[in-house]
Amino acid sequence: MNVAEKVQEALKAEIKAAVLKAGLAEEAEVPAVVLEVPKEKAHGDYSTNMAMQLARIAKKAPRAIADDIIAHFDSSKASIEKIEIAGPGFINFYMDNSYLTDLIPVVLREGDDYGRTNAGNNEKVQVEFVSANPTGDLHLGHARGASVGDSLCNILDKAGYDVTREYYINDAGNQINNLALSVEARYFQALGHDKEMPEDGYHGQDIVGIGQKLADEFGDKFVNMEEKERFNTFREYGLKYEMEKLKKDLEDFRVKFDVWYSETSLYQNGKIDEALAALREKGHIYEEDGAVWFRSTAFGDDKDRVLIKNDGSYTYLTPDLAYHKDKFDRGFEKVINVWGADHHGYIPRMKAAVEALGYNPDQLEVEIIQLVHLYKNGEKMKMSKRTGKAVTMRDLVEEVGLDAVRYFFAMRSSDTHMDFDLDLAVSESNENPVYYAQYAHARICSILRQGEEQDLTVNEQADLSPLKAEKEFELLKKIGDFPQAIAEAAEKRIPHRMTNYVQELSAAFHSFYNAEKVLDAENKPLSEARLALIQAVQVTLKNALQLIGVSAPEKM
RNA sequence: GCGCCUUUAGCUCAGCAGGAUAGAGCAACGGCCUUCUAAGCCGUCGGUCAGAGGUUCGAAUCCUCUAAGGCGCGCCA
Repeated sequence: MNVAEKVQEALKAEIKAAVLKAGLAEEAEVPAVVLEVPKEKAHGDYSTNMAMQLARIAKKAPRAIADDIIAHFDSSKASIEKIEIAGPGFINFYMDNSYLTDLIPVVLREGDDYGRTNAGNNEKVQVEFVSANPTGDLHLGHARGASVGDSLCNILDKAGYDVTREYYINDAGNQINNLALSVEARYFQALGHDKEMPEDGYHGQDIVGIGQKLADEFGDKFVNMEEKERFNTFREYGLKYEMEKLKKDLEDFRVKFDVWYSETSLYQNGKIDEALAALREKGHIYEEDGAVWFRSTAFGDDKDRVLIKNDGSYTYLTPDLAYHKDKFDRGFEKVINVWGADHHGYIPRMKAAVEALGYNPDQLEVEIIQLVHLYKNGEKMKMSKRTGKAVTMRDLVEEVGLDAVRYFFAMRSSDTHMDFDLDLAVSESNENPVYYAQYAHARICSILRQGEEQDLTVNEQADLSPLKAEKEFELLKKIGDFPQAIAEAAEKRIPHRMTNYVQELSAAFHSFYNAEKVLDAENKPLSEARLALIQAVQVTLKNALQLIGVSAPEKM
């Protein structure tokens, strides 16, 4: 707990104590003390609505209750300068903010770790995200999912959860057969043969590339190969190629997974049979029309679901269900799936499956990422899987820049439908909010560099009492908010809370920068105190940007 | 028809475990560079929080209904 948090806790405790001393309510009746930072500076540094909350219990007017609370309040317990009653019964606290400077040595000492808390109690959490089929390039929607998923993981980790990042590879089933056939067709085409693409083939440019590569490397070696053998060769080659490309693209996007979980492995090590047996044993399975069904309606689903089709093969649900069983068997307390909105209809059946297997369905959380539409020249771009005409994640990064893309996706709440105007993102890239934050960081670095030339450097022992300007306290308060902002983003699973924080901290810095000068050879004590302050800002800002996968440049 | 998401300033969006006069960026307008990076700062303009009911001392926020838009309702993945 940092100084700011300690003071808030002390304040809360004293408010509660005052309520009890005033005899306004019994211990058990006192609502949790809500402390908030008023939007208006004129309303103090902190305020509480306690008097209003007690109105019914104490059967008195809120303002009268507020008077009672203040009468029994011991200001010496928390750095209070002044207390006022305002509006319908708010109690506003004006703090003696000098205690805030104690934050600085803490931030400087903790460095990269500043912001870390144990809010998550080391809970074992698994986050599955992206999990795109290895049958084509990652597109816009995957980019959003990657950005949100990775940021969420970073945040959970910093907030004290034990996080595992996982990618589920759909390397079994029909789509991979289609991949093999698509590769085959492109290979023949590359050799000049007249070969049609399979009906559900993948038309992406990447597959054309694979065909060309095979033709270049191996010539007509495969043309006369036995069909089955050729199919298997292309299947394997295509899969390997696609997976390598996928990993590379994600790494370039600053996303790394702890586990790449293969669907095929579920077949090989009997996990699917195991899951089916478990369901059968519990009586959640029946046969009809030559197929095997899961009675998911018993767990709130709209209709029962087929697990084994009448041709003997599995539906998509079956291995996925086994995969989720395995997640819980591996000891994860919370399993979070980041899915595109086009899969939201899939949630009830997966929840049903989890429950039918004997787990608490609340342990499975699904974060739905709404769809992204790309606009160019004011027109919505058509994305067609069939023709392979889609803007890839790689294209987007090349055109807009990685930091901007990461920030842009992390900035918005996951459940807003998003229109990505490419022209705007490119042409006005300088006005993208990401530069606002990065610029603040670069400015700080610049001051630190110039300070060194003037023999003014950050001294951890520096006397911080010269810091007493309002802008300085505001900046310090923002720095102090960081751990709580992370905890909130983690608990509510809202990475975009972090970009809000980044904006607020950057704004507080820019405002300070324009109001006060850091380097002043004539006033070394003040310069040293301010250098320590801005270094604390630098550390905090860098850590915050790191959480959302955005770099903190030293120069711009 | 059913389910999920969205509707807040001209535009893009925050705010939604109820709190004071609803915020930010862009756009528009007016100021600030002989002083640490003007990719910045300060100010002005701009709102029936889609609409109607309800709960509450208090609703953008919670509940119900309506409207508009998006997505989904396969023995596809």
